[in-house]
Amino acid sequence: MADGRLVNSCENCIVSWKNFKNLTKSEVKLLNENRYEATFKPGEIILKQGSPASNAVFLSSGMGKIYIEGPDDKNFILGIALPSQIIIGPGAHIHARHSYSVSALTVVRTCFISIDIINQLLRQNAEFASGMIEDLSAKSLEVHSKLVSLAHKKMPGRLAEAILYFSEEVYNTDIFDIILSRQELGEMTNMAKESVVRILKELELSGVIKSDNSKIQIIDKEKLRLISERG
Amino acid sequence: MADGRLVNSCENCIVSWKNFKNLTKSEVKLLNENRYEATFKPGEIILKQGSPASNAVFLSSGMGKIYIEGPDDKNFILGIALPSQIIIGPGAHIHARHSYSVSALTVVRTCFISIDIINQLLRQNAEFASGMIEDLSAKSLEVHSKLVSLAHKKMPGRLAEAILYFSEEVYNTDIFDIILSRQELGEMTNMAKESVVRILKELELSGVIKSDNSKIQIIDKEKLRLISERG
DNA sequence: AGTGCTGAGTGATATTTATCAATGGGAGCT
DNA sequence: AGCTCCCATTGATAAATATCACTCAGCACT
Repeated sequence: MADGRLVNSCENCIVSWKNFKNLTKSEVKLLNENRYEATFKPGEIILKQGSPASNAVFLSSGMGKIYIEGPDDKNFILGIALPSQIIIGPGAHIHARHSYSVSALTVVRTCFISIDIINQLLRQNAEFASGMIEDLSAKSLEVHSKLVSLAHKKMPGRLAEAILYFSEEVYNTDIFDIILSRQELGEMTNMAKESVVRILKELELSGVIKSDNSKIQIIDKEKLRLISERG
Repeated sequence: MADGRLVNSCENCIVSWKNFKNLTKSEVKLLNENRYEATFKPGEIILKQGSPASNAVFLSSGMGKIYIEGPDDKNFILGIALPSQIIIGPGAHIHARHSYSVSALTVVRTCFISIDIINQLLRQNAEFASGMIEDLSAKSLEVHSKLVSLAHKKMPGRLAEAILYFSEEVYNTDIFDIILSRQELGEMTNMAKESVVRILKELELSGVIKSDNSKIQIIDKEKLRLISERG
């Protein structure tokens, strides 16, 4: 890494956003020449809600939390930022402001790529634009499902859903050390931290999971899924 | 209207989606040759959640309600469908299924345009694709704000927000006959119909609105906005 | 005019969930 | 070791909100 970069190049990056596959060699080159790396320590803010959305962010390693800052320090955690994803709020295409904040949960290594470059590629490459539309749509679908979840499910359903999310989308295993505190788990499922604790215990008592401090093990996935779906 | 169409042509349509402005004359011609009109009566379903998303829908007159069907007939109303908007769920670009239902609230006249045509235009016209990205982003922002609203606001805040939505986005006046029943107003703000009634009365007692059956008049818009924002 | 239906409105009660107050444990620091 | 701070946990209580049961008014239909 003679130039001090942690990732050699976009071309052979194994955690690149899948839509970059739609770019030509020269377009990837453009990308590579205009990216900037930064490393964040746990707790540091990678991207601040409301600030000008001048860059899209890509994680090359680590995990972040994506959250909306509400009034009175009431945050709402939308999900976990992981490598291979593009991190850019919907506001970027509207009023050029970030619609949420992202902070580092672990050590996070990132690439920043200017929105101008992204927009240029969108204009000149229809497949790439199409991929962006797909990405936006997929995110939109997720938010829709969160909306339904909040509106229709009670606390056990929402918490079960969050546990499945971590198991299936973040850790890809049935036993894991959850990186979020109970407080944060509450901010993700819209419940008080005390309620998180109580319902975690209920789930444990009914034999669906085992939970000891930060460790969570799914014992009966079918039942957990049922609780998540029935609300 | 010799050909039985209610709208003469896309070229001089005064309620067309603004992104169609980015199309060339021949592209608009293509659109016009491939559109199909249909008229719906109140209560009829224009578009059914889960069914194949083969068309985008445009209202040329009337109003519809856009809603997500949850389990046990628990619907969640996302908003009101109006002319000049494209109606197409985010699912269309992902799994080609409608992610919500739309039903007619009044007599509704519509144009259906095949997704294939839309996709063809997206591929060949980057400005049009860009407009689609903007539209998706704007919708996404709205859903985000709904999420925050559900997560952080209590009932008065949510109801105030809905009243402002009708005043500002739907009717463009401070006094209007609301087309939704109390039940539906509840499905939009995630509260029981009885709670809608009670909080409407509270708002009336505190001099913020007047409400008599379907008629709603905003008396103190600043206070209403405060209630909406403070939650 | 009578009948039946649907939605608005009201009061009593039950359920869900948050808040408050307090305790204890573990990790880092001196 | 002792101290401090943060987090998890627990129990008691309060607040928010839903549900239930009922009445009433308007409207369509006979």
